[in-house]
Amino acid sequence: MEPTDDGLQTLVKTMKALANPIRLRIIALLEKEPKHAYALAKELGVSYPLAHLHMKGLKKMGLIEEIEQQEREGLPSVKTYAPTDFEIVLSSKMIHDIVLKEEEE
Amino acid sequence: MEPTDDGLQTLVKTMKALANPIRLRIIALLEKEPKHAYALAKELGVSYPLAHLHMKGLKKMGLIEEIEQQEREGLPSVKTYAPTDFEIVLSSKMIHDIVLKEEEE
DNA sequence: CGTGCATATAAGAATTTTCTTATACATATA
DNA sequence: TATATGTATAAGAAAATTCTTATATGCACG
Repeated sequence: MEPTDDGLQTLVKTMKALANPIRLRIIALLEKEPKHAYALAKELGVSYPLAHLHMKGLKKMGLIEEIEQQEREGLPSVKTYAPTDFEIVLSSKMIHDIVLKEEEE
Repeated sequence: MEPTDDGLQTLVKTMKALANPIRLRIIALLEKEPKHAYALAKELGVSYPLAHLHMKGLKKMGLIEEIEQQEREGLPSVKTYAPTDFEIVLSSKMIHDIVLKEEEE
């Protein structure tokens, strides 16, 4: 069950991950300052489960990541997140190349 | 009833417009060659109403546009579309700037 | 007059996404 | 022992998106 690296599918998933106001605000706030989910939820004004859900989606698409941090007394327990350094350029030419590339194979 | 130019809202709408496989394929196919909705629907393998619906959304967001063409005998009747020359760069820094800019005002 | 091409829209169904609420666990502090 | 901080997940409700089907119009061709 390979994920069959389809350029179109991957692009759609990435766009979907970015097509939500809460998820965009998560990226923006983590860019301002890396923090953990609980603090982020409060800053966003949403429940922790909702923030966690959205962060899970962003992490899955590689748009944010857990960063190493100071563990106090051996236990991690607090996970700090930051955006990854992605750069996606969207233009009709790019979309053409990504979407119609594998049809020629 | 101004649309209140909210950077976040606009970005979400643009991302939503691009977060669909049919809409991305429309942009890709129109980039290869401008054409009209009916021909596009056939090439996509979807019904005309569905193609029309998706094109309407892309046009609304300014991602595709109707281009001028040879009108035979005064009547347009056939509308040819092409992608506009948008270029959207997505990075955490960009998202930060767009999303958190107006909060300082 | 029927068929193919071409446009546009609306209503309702089907599907997906989003959100809330509940549960569970662990640590620290008042 | 409550309360606050912190993590994680699942079930179901609510909302939004997507898709089909039907309707309507017009031109050209056989």
